[in-house]
Amino acid sequence: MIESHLLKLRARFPISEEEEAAIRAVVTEERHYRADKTIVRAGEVLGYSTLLLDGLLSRYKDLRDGGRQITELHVAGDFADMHAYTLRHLDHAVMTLSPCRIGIARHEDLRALFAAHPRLHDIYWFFTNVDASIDREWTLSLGRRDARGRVAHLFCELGVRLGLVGMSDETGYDLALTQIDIAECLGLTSVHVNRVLKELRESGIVEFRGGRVEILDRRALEAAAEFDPAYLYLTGPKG
Amino acid sequence: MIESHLLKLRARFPISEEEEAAIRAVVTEERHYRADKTIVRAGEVLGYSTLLLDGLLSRYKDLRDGGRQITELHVAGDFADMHAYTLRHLDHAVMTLSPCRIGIARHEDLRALFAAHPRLHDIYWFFTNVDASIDREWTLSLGRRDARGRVAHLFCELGVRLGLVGMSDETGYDLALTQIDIAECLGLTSVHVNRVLKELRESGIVEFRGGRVEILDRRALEAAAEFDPAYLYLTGPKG
DNA sequence: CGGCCGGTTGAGTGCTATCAAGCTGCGTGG
DNA sequence: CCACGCAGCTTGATAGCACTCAACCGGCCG
Repeated sequence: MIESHLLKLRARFPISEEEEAAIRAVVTEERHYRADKTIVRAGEVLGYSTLLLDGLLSRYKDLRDGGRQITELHVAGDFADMHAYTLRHLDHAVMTLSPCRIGIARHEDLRALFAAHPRLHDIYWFFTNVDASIDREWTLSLGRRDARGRVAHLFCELGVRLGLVGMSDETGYDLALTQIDIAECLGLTSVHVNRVLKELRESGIVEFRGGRVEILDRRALEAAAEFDPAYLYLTGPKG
Repeated sequence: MIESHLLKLRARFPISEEEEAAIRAVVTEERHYRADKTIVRAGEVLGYSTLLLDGLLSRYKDLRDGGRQITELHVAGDFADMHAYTLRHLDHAVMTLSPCRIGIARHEDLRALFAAHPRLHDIYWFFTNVDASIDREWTLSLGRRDARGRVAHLFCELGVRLGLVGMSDETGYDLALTQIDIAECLGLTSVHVNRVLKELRESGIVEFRGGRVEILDRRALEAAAEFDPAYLYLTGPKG
């Protein structure tokens, strides 16, 4: 059930069988949600964190005029809101973008886990710091990359992150996003996203259609994005 | 020496005298830097984290074309890179924007601190999560606020954060930023920042001149920013 | 006194938004 | 089985916010 999560952990840290068992024991419940459902509201006091087992989740914030910004996407294996363990309530909401399977880890159980396994305490801290790093990279995109670079960068990032859990390969990956979702990630309008996708497709760089990203020219894609995966900390703190 | 930091901690959590002593013992060295000096380079392996005692620090990332994005500002009392404790090296650089006094906390000493005081382990995790929350709010600004809203929001945020350590009041605060720095925070050019500052000044909302922010009409400023300080988690996890 | 950094202002450009219309695919209900 | 409705995609025309280029100013420092 939490295989993706273990893949993600082990991409950076060795995890012993005992630790694995302890982690498995913390995820006590599985829930299923349909697409486009807000599963955590901003400000709501939380007694648990949610581990995404399958599907696509977003963190988002709204402005009064209806503007919405997605601040991070989560793929299978990610804790969407481990930071709620220390923050208690969130400054953002969490919603499904596709049908999702979600595991629940109660904070009291996490507390016991960290007390028994101090190393896991630092490891989960590490992963919230990687989330923050991803956020910084998005800040860079929104502040300094043009629309083409932002789209290209998003496709690069998701390719790597999905690859960690075995859900992408050299040719591409499935991605259950609408053009509207992409616009909300990148601080653009869906109309403009549409035009950029068209241009990337016609340039033979990348094609996004029918919920699938086909990478036609990886080198050109990464160049357009100025992509450097260092910010994903793929090698763990020792690398 | 770390009074600002203790103010910041105690704004959210009660800290016992014993904990305070343990924290003081971890900050083993004080360094002084002039303005505009990069004190941590991206990718450099770090054995310590830096506590800003006085001055203004920025985290920033560069693109090849010379574009620079500041992803967060740090004021007195902030750990600028506590996340290096788990990440070991950073995806961004850290530079001074004004002359700075900095305290050094070695990671081995932090490790011992957290082992002896598990509560502080979670508290420092909490603060890296607040940093991430600030980053999300910046992402929202860059993605969905116009230039006027971004400038107004930055001034609101810094007013609150400096207020926590006694460095701002109702009328305003000192802020050693250039218009270029502000532009690098907000994903704008300095020319456009200049025009927006002029407009805010002439509207009687806020005046930024000579390294000082004078808040002329707080209500209008917060309205322009659509500012809600909830994302700063001022009340701690219990509030 | 000269150089330089930061700030200011003007003119013109361009990237992205806005507004609008039509298309496509799919689920639903008659 | 087909009509309908709706969400998402596509494309065109127009508008505007912020950028670029450029010139000049003022203060500070060597």
